[in-house]
Amino acid sequence: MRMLTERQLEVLLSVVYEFIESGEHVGSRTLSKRYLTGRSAATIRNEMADLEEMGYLMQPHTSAGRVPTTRAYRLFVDTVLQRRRTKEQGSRELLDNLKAHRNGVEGALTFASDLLTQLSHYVGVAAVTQLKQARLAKIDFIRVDTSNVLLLVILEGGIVHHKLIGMPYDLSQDTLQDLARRINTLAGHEWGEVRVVLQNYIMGELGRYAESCRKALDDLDELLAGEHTTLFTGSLANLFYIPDFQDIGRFRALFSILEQEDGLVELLKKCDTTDGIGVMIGEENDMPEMENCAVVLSQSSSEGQKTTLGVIGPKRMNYEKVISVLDKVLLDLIDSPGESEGDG
Amino acid sequence: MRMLTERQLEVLLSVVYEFIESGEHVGSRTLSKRYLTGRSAATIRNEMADLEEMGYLMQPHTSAGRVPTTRAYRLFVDTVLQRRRTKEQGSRELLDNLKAHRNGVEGALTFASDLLTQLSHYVGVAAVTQLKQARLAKIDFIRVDTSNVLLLVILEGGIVHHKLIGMPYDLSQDTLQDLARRINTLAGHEWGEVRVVLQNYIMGELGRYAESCRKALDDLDELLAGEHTTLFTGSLANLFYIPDFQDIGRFRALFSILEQEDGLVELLKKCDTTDGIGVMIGEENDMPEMENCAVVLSQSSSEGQKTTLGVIGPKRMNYEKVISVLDKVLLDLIDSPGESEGDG
DNA sequence: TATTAGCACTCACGCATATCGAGTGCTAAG
DNA sequence: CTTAGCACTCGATATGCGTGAGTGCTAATA
Repeated sequence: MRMLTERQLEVLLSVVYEFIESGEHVGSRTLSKRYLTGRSAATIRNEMADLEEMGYLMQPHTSAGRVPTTRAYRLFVDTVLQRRRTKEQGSRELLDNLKAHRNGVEGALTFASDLLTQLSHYVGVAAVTQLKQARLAKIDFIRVDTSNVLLLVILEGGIVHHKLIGMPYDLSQDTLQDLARRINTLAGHEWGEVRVVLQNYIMGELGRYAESCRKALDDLDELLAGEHTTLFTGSLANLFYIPDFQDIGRFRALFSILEQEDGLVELLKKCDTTDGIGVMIGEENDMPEMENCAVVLSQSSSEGQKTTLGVIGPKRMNYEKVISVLDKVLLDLIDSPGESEGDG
Repeated sequence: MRMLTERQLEVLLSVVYEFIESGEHVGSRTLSKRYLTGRSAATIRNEMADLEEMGYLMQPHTSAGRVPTTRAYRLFVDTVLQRRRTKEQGSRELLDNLKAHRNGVEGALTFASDLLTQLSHYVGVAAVTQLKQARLAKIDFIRVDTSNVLLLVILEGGIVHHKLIGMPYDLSQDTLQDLARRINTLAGHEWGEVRVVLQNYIMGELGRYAESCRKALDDLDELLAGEHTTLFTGSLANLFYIPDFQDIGRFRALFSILEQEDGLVELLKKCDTTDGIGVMIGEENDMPEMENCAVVLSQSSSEGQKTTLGVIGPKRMNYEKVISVLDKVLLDLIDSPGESEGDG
């Protein structure tokens, strides 16, 4: 791949910038007048033709201005991120702090996704995935009625799961408490270990309850074994005002992803941003529904769980703003344990 | 208001029926050929003119066919419901059964709203509001870490609330357990009573913890005192395929209601269907956002809680189908405690 | 008196045509 | 290498026209 000249880069970034602003294909004249005042339209036209050949620009139709391709966005974003990197502080792993604040993880993440939504004017998302190494903090079984037991699991880090499970036998609260006590001695260990010990216990001592307990065990497994992700999505209302999604077809495509948790979780899984902030543009996340969208993400994993904060919006997104908003929210969550309120 | 003649009624219902089918304004010729084969178009035209004058029909523009007004839908629906009433069994209060099934109320309601969505091709909703007389089944406090306690409330009927509350002091699990034990002796009583006893206890004996306990009490109050509604909404994906909502503006209006729980709860609150199934059409629920929509609801309250099942769709909705679907789902939920799967 | 056939009229919709303007590629001069 | 100039393209917008479904009204009919 041939390298871009300084001026080509200048032209290219200008096109992207202008297109993000206006949403309309940008022509050589505009660039000449607004960004590269030194050069004439004709000169820029030549550059643009080259850039098109190189796959950075495209024309919606002959005799239209140019529009950036995904590759152009990529370059643009990388440049932006590059600039940022110098003044970036190591704000990542501090993210862990947020656990304790605002009614636990759930509260903090709801807050974060809402804040991101408001500030970015796109859609904010926040999630925790508990990893294989999730450690048990506490477990409890609470007898609700003759045939139902509420299973309560608290993980280190403060994630709470609860699930009502049907029991074929009526187990007394004492039996349940005993079971819980046994498990709780293993607090602090990974679920994998806990599971083994538990299984032995059930097989050995719990005799006739074995069957019902296995049910509970399975339910626990479902909650803990896989990479279970808890997800919070901000309001989608902003999407209605974005010109790119006025077309009901495009809207539907995005919506189908955003509405169902599975799709979104899968999407987030695709971007593993080991460094601070990652961006996925259009087809890069290879979901066809997302071809007109971009995702800006920040992830941070501490032992046992991975936290994700991000913004989903149109490909033609104000990346600079979103990235800085994301930074801001990260800092905000860390600095203020109290109830700070985000403004627009 | 003058009474409608037999034939006027016939014409009117035909217009509504045809319009629900086709979505296009219906003309006299169509009616003459398809529904009232005995009469000529001219005759029907005269009737239609009268019906328009009476406020049952309207023309989108001169030289267009007629379109039903809300009043026409109302008449249509009432007629449909009337017909139904004869063959209706008292399926309402049986609804209570659903509590025990499918992972408790939450599970059952998620299931119900999904089922309604799939079967109706509109949007299914399901909700429980716990009334003032909600009775406490069990309460628990679980120490999560030095400054956080998980508050767990189970109501009679199986609704589970949990909330993490921050505590200024580090309370031992024993202290918490003691508190829980005290409260649990009052299981089966209404929250109002429980609250009073509890307050005295705190003031009297719990001395230095008073402040932190008040916090817990307040949180409990928030969960229990008001008419708290737990709501489940099915997928909105179907809305994209409804011609009435192709216009992004209308879509947005409906969406703004459906997305935020508060709006939806308020909407459901407006329809108090003491008898089996109720319908609210267009402006009848006086939310301007809902002017193009209709809501079909079935409510049933047993002691302590009120269960709502319903479908939200366009005003030009297939009421007959939706009403029968709602019936079907009600029956389905009651008959099969197991894991029946709904088909399309 | 109620019904219907006939007729003139309206108006949304689809289609073709014309105009405009922003933008391009190419060429030749600076 | 840059740029002015020019012919050309093509989407967007406006205009005009024909068509058809629909109406209201009137007069003839049962």
